[in-house]
Amino acid sequence: MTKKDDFDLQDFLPYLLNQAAEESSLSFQNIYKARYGMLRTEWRVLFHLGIYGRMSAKEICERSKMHKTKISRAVARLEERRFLTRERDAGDRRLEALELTAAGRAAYIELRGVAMDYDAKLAEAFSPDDVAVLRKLLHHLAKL
Amino acid sequence: MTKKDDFDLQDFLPYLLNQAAEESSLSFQNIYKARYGMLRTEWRVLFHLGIYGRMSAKEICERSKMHKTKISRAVARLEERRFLTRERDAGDRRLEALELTAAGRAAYIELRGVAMDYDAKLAEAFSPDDVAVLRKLLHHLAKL
DNA sequence: TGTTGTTAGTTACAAAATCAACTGTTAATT
DNA sequence: AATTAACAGTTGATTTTGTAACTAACAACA
Repeated sequence: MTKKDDFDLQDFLPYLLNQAAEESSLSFQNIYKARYGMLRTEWRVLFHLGIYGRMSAKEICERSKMHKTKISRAVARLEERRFLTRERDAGDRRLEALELTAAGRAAYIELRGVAMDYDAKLAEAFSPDDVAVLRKLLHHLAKL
Repeated sequence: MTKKDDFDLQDFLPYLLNQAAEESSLSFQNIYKARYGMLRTEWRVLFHLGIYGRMSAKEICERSKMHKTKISRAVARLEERRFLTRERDAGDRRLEALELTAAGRAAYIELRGVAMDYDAKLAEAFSPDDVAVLRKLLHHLAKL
């Protein structure tokens, strides 16, 4: 199609990043949705606990940069599904230590496998050097 | 923090892309929100019409990959604000040709300027070669 | 101790996204 | 022509998110 204007939306980084992010998230999303009925916030919490182990909602909040209300709700849903347990911190009773149950851990392990395969498949589509550049720049952008 | 697990969330491409996309969208979002009270869907529609000129909602849908209900509502809001007009297509009366008004065009021009500056600022943080690789791979990912 | 400020997490309400069902129009098939 | 299917776009119900106000616990300091 002929453009009336020389600005290219497809090269505007925030737009392009969003398109790439949505597209690349899609098939992984289909899996955790179909398999466990999870939302994005939920798998993220699950992964944080799976990777780093027992931690509080506050810590997940800082690491993931998600808003605390999102985390609060994701934790509530994961608890309902018996994927995690909460334990009040004895030292500071405002804090709750969150920890995956066996079921939560099993779900994490399965989804981690899916994620690793998927990531490898994505990376395969490019040269290793390019992927390294991509990861480097994305890290940088994510920390702006 | 010590990891209990060797999977790295920060290197999982869909996660990393989302983080980078959210972060990089943030300050641009603040501008169109504060300046025009627009949502993301709305500036996208505005930009499609600004760049490509008169077109139907269907065409915006295909180009942007946004769901048609989002576009329908964004168009309705932009029309309320007198940023665009609709005209029934004489040949196929299901279609509506959308076109920016002078006010819509002015808003687009201003936001385009902001976008270009912002994009240049982001790109400046990296080497030109790296940016080229980034754009290339993002294009590829966006079209998966 | 009492007051004030801060923090972790929840909840209530409003805004927005999603999904399915709907209207009106065109195209295809018989 | 009549029927059926497909399509552009809208609307309504439900789900999810965002914002702000809230509770309960701790900290600092007079």
